[in-house]
Amino acid sequence: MTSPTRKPQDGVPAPSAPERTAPLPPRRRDARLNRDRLIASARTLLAQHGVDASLEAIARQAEVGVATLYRNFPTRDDLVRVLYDLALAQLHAVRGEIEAAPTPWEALVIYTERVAEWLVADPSLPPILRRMAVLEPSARPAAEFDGFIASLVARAKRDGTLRRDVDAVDLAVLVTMVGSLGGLGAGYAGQWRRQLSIVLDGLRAADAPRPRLPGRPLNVKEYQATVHGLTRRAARAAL
Amino acid sequence: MTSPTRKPQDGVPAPSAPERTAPLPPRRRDARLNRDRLIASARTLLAQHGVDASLEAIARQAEVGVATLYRNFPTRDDLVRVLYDLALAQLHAVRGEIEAAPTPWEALVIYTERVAEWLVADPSLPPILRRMAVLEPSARPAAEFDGFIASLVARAKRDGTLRRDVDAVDLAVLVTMVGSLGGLGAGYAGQWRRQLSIVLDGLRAADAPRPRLPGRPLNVKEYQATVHGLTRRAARAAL
DNA sequence: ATTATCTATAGATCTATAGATAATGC
DNA sequence: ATTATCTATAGATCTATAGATAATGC
Repeated sequence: MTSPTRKPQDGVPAPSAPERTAPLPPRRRDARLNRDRLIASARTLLAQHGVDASLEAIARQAEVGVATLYRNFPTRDDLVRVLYDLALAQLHAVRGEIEAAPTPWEALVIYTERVAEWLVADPSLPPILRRMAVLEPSARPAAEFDGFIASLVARAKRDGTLRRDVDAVDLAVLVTMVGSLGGLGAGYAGQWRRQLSIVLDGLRAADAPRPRLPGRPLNVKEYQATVHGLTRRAARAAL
Repeated sequence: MTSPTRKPQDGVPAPSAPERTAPLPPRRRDARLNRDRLIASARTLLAQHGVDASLEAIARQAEVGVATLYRNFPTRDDLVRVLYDLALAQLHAVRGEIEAAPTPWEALVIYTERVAEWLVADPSLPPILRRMAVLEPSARPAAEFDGFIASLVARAKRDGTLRRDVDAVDLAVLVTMVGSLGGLGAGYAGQWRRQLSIVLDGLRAADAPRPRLPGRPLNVKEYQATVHGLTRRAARAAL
């Protein structure tokens, strides 16, 4: 069961699970290209159809034979894991930014902004995260931030910028919520900064001053366009 | 085109589209039962697998032959439309409640609460609404509230309870956002009142007093359970 | 020489319908 | 008698793999 056939030099940093058969970066140029195309198509189709998206369709859109997909990702879940790991690597980069913030409150703002942005930017994430929660219950995307955020929350409460009746989990839920705007169509996705700002004002201590809201609300026509799920491009044109 | 074969007494309130061939309530007892079972199964499976859920699987779970499904809903889109209309009828009932509210602010609170609750309660709604946006771009679930809410927003700004830099569309987006918690697993869904309350505090004029947040935040263990997508039952047990 | 790709294919599942059989309401 | 259900089935699409063919790197 412990893949005794694996060659020793396969010891590439196993991203999240300890015993994962990490698909090594393929050595051949064409292989690497195909892999990238497959990943891109997978993102598109998972976003559209959820985790059950047809693997054949993914290969087709990547202009690659199905067998190539199976060679790269023997199982649907392998594909999901790889997409998860790639996304997680992106999120990881945020940590430094948070630590660089001058005040606890600003650190929390950056945390919520970056995580929300991360979610909004990739509508394939919600299905991927849901599936990963099943595959690997112990892994949670923002787990590496947990302790850190908890301490920021405590400090922000102490210095009177964060209201005292919320905690780190509320923040996590709110961020997830804002991030879900990405899945609701392009127009919604464009609104996330504004909505996050309103949420942050709800989290701020009552006597702390509010900054100006970013952006402007959609007008009814734009909202129509949004709800009707136009492409990102069309939505921008409407704006 | 105007379905001349329809009998006159079929004049059931055509829910959203004017010219819809409304599937009449079937007359035979077993037929009605089967239809209800199909609708229930459809809700479950659409929530799980999205609009592309297998029709055969829906029939199977309803313990009914596929042909029965096709008889009731000749097309997948017919099924979606019916589910949409049923959901919309539920939402419709909210109107009276909003109108009965003593102040504009309280009316807005009821509006957001009820719509969010409506969304959270039925995780099949997001896929259904997305699909309907494609099928019938002119139909929007909360369209009937538009004018009404706009006037509430204006009045609430005037009396100093709602911040002046937001508008009705912001409210709609925020509500949709909170409602999306239903699709994120049972634990999240249980948090929506609390999160909505925080959002409302962000919408309130800065000098208006804040009420106490409802509920309490999840602790880390519960949050874990939530993220791992346990059943509603298990999540409650964890609480 | 090695590594990866593609084509072809078996078996499963899905959509959609035709035709035979069963249940209901008048 | 009417209305609805079920079984069976054709054709499409999907998953997963075997085996023949092509592209790369040393």
